[in-house]
Amino acid sequence: MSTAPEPPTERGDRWVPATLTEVAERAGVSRATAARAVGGYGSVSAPARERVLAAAAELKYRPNVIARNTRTGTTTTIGVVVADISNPFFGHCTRGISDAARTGGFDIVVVNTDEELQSERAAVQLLLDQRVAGLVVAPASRTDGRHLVEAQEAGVPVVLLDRRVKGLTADRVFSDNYGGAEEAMRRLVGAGHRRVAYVSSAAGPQGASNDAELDLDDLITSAGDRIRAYLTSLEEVGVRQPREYLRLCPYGEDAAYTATAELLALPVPPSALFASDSVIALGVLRAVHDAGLVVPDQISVVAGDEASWARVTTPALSTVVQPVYELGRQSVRLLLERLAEPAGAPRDLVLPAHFVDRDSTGEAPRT
Amino acid sequence: MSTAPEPPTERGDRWVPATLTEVAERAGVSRATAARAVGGYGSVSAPARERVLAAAAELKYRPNVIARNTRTGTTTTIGVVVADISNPFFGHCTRGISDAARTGGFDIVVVNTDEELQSERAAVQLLLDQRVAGLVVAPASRTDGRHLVEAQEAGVPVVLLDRRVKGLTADRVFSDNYGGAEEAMRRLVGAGHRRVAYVSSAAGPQGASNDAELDLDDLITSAGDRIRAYLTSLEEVGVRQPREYLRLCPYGEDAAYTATAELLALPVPPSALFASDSVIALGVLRAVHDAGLVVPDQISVVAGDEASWARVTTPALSTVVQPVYELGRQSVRLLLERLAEPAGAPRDLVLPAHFVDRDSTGEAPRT
DNA sequence: TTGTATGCGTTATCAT
DNA sequence: ATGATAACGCATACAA
Repeated sequence: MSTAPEPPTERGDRWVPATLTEVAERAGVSRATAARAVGGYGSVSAPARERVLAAAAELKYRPNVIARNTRTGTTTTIGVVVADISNPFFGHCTRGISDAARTGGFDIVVVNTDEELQSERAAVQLLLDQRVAGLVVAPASRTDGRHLVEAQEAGVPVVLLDRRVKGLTADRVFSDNYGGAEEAMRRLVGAGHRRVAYVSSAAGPQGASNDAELDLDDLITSAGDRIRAYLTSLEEVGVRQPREYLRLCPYGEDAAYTATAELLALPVPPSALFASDSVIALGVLRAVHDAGLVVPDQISVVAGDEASWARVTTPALSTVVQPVYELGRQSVRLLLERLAEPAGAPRDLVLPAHFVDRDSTGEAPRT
Repeated sequence: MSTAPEPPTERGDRWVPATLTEVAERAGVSRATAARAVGGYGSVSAPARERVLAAAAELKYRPNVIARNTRTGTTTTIGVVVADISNPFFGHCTRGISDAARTGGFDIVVVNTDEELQSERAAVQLLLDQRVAGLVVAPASRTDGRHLVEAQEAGVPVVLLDRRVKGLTADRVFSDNYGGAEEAMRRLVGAGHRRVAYVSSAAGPQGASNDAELDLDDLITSAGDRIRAYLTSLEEVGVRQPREYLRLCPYGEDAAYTATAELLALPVPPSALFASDSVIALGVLRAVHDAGLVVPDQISVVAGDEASWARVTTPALSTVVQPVYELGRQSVRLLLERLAEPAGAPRDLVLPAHFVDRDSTGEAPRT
């Protein structure tokens, strides 16, 4: 029998990595010493450490993470709660989250809520059951954050991504949606537009009441910030009924199409269209096209969020650009810092957003 | 003191849910009985069960998932390994995976590889360390799947998504990329195109050698299937050097732009462009636009995968459409079935893909 | 039907 | 510096 690497234990027909106990035995030390050696903590004599490390390598030792978790009561997993991972905005956010998490030695479990509070509550509960180390959440509700408060009380820090929640004190990271939208509106208004319509999906899956009695205080999401900038900009130039052309519709391209079609069929249709995000913009552009309108001569179009395809439409779509990937990265940075320092005042991180004027914005028609 | 629900134990400043032991004590039964009652297995007398359930409710008992995992040696987590979650293709796949997983009581941890084998290997190792129940992988390498074989040997089933790997026997789900691309080529060839260029990112992050000596056998990915359909279609109509206009470039829009620009600058430029996927298409379209070419009069363009924005370009982009979301869903279905029945022959699931002819395809110029 | 006892693999405490 | 041992919370074989 040679000293060739012994194969890790084989049990049943599965290949189970060697345990710390086996490493310790092979190295001729106790489990405690072996643990210290592989864990790199406490004090271990050089020769002992070497023997342990050698044994570990020979046995292809891999620490059993779930056993470790049992013992420590937590994991190195970050829960990510978003509306829809297939939405490019969240796709890029998540990529940022993932990259930052990995750098910090964490991995991520992703859950979609479809903007439904019920779904989000269940998701958060499941994640807490799994003992995630922390949560990055783009909450579905602006008014109900009890489940998130519970997470915090369970010692699981929460970082709010892109959105805010009433009555929840937590670290937050979002971009300057107000400023970005304001820039876009400035361009539109400067070009003479007064009848500017706004199509937004801010209202959740079921849509919101469309009447003018909409509670502005409820609009504390990023989409709400954009809407506020929109309304304020209009008011500043003396538009009497700024909400006249404001349309809130369910999430999705088709709903945006319908809303836009209705807008364009109005007796006095808008001369410019503001799509709250890139998915909405898809519906808006299709409706404009189907109405036979040419952009920007007959109607101007802008979007409140960048789209990968903004430069391949004809004309190229003017949009607000925000650092979406960075939004994700920073949210994890904040989370990890909070993990390291649970106390301390919560922080808001506001990333810049700017309007990029491409070719879909033109002068308002004289009519 | 009333009989009001007792608050779960408070330790330190964290709110830790009650343990099974506490539930058992409160119900006046042993841990084993309590476990059977809350777990819904074994046999428990009705009154005992009721007392346990009541106690559990009062204490807001939540099973400690990680302790359970330690005991059972596995988790209810599925590892998802893709190149880039911010790529719409993987975004939609992942959404399908997530939905199907949740339905089956699993959650997902997502890892990006950026098409790098090293990264994928590390990811798989980490996931195995976490004791994921199974893996859904869109592998970066077509030739090296050792790490995936190791996963299988560890008893962790692997489902290959959208791509295949040499020497790996596993369940696979992909769409009929060959058929879809063939339909697209039929349209192009039928319209008289012979100088059809193909721009693909099949080659991984660093790009591949572009010379004609490209090993076709290595092209066993979905992108490879499309390329094969492309080459075959050209050969069938007597094109002598079908590879003349084939361009493999690194992943990304910019690389596609460059490749296309070069193609268009050729002494005898192509009359049609086949973009392997939607990200590539972005670069292709921009290059076409910058070259001042009008689609489809001067040049035709098709994409091998659907894009959300295909209908908002002018003209609307003709693409192959495949059920991407369903790809994800089915991969999990296969995985769960494999989990239930580890033995049994591996299965291939091929979903249909079809060419949707929109407005970017026209007759080949006479010249 | 119920309870006792033990194991899972790790981390951590406390003597030695 | 090291080893024996407890503890984490749950699952389960086996005895009662």
